Amino acid sequence: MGAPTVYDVAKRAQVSIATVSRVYRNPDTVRSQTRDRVLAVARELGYVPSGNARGLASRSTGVLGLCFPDYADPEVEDDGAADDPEQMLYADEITRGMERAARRHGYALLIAASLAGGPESLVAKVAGRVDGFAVLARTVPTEDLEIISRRLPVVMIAGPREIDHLDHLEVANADGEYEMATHLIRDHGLRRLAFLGGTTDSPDAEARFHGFQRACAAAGLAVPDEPDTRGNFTQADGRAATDRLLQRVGQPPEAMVCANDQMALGALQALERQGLRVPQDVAVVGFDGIPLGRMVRPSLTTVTQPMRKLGEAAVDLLVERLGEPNRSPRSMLLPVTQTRRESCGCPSPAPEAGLSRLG
Amino acid sequence: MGAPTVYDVAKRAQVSIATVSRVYRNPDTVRSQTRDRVLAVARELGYVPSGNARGLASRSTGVLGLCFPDYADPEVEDDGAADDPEQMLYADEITRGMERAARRHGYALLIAASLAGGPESLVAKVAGRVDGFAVLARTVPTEDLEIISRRLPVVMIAGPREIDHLDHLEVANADGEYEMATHLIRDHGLRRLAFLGGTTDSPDAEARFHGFQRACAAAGLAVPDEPDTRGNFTQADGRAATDRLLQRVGQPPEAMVCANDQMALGALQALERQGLRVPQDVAVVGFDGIPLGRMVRPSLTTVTQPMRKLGEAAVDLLVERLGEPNRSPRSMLLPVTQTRRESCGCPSPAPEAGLSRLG
DNA sequence: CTGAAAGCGCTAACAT
DNA sequence: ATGTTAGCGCTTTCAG
Repeated sequence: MGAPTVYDVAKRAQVSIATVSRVYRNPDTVRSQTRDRVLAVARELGYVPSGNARGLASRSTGVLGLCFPDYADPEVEDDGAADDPEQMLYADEITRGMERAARRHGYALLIAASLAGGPESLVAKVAGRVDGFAVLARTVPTEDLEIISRRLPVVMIAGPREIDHLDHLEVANADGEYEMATHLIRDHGLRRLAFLGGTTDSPDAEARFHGFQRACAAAGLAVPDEPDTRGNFTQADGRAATDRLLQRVGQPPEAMVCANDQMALGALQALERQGLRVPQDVAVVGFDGIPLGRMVRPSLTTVTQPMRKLGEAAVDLLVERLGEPNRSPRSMLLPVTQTRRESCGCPSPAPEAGLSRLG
Repeated sequence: MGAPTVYDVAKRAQVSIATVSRVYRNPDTVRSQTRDRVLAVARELGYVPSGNARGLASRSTGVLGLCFPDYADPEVEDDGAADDPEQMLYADEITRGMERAARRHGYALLIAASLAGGPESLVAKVAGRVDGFAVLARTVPTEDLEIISRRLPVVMIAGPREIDHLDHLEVANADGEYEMATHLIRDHGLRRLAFLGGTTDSPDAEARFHGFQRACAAAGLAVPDEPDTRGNFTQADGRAATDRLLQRVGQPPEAMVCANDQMALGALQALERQGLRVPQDVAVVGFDGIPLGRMVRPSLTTVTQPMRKLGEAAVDLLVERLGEPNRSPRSMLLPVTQTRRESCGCPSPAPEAGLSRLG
């Protein structure tokens, strides 16, 4: 009881398999009478063309891929908030942007997030099934990427230009953090700033720290060599890192600049638990612009990335390169915006959404 | 300059293609010495297994699919809010739930939204590349589904049980709307309610209307045969339908019960433009629970669907059936919740998110 | 406009 | 442990 194939349809419709194929690929090259007969038989038999066979024979799939790391905060998954749309994070927004853009270009999107187990399998899984794909930084070992990108268009999102012949997309991490830190120093008059960094293998987090350093230097403050503390980007890490920081001797900082929003949220929690008020005692700022940041109290001041646009740009680059495989590698830097809310000491912003914005 | 294949690797590593294949599928069945040699050659050559060939030969892909209609409100896409996460709609939440669940089960997710052009191609595209897939109601012609589902596990989300041998998922539309309408009537003392319906081909919208009718009946009010006006689910439709309603002779209704949130948002705009205050002059309620509903002013009272759970349940059903192909079709009804905000006349709720909820 | 035939790259028995 | 041999279902010249 295997699924019907071109052969079954061909036989039943009294034509060759080539004709069946044509009916689906170039309907116009088949006499309409023949075509109708084939189509009729096809539905009668429940024939569905095999995408795999098609891809194999034609060397193209009409599918674009996206690989991203398993960013999910475990604690977020487990509690009752699992159904809260506000939890949506970085990768989801990029997915969304890519899906939209892919659709416009007539492509479907294959999404794969790495999970415990070989990352090898992750890329292989995707790479073998798409015409090209995007990778979020730190998802795939550079070496694997190096190999695969020799065979397939790959665009690297939000990482360093690890491989120089890849198309590459990034946001203005350093400049964005520079501007944010400068805001804290100049507009709020803060001087003792602490930086809650990410892991050293994250180029984005490092770039943000560099921006922070530059701001300190520009303001004539001491320039730290290293972040005051680090975490692995989750809320839990942010809490832990903040606790560690507070336990150190000396007074708490006047401001905490966090490498991403999730850790900033964790910092908010840790500070609250220590009885410190934000922003009166300590200002807190994040980076990313996740939706949850605007819902918490105090609402989170942050540097907002154009996440959706990243996804769209990735698809655009992919499609471009598919059309022109030998074009020289292209790199784009997308701008970020400053989102000033309560946690830095700025006044609570006016309602951010209202009917006026809807139409 | 074709991509290297098993043959190239086999020749260079002095083994047969079968061995190369084994190295990737069952590494343990190959002597480690041989394996290392093959792997070395593979990376040297830049070999990446073809997912298509694999799928063809093994009849399984490790990919699950999702088809949904192109719900996007055009006006939402076009304006500057394109990067606003609050715009996220129904299908996106389901996507998210499916992606998460698929990942847990070791599957990747293929997403395809219909676009102008043959829906035929949409299903074919997905169906031929996945081990099973989910379809949002009204995305794919029933006839096509009927055919495809004979060959592949399909779960239908949020539609009627159009095809009785399909696994099927829906939410408590009628009960949810019944409860909402009853709230308006009993708790707010409203009596002249108008229903802004969807298109007649949407079973969800119709079910909601039935729930509305039941509430009217239960309260001893006149029971309408038909929605007072209808729209095609977008904000623009909601505005237009509301304008039409208001232009009709007679006084405006005391409440507008809308078949979905987007139209309710449109209704809010139309009422505002007519100088009517919500909820003082007219109460407005929606259905779905899209994020934007909580950001608008007045915030939207609505019946919230467990969208993410729908996605997860879809994957679970798919995986179950993949494991047990002949299991009898299963149908699940997911509960909805009442979300009372300002637009029905309830007091503005306490801040919905705070640190307390985060850990 | 239609048919014949040669693959596309891999997996899966079945041998050895 | 490894090799041989068939396909998997379709696209694609090349003929006719």
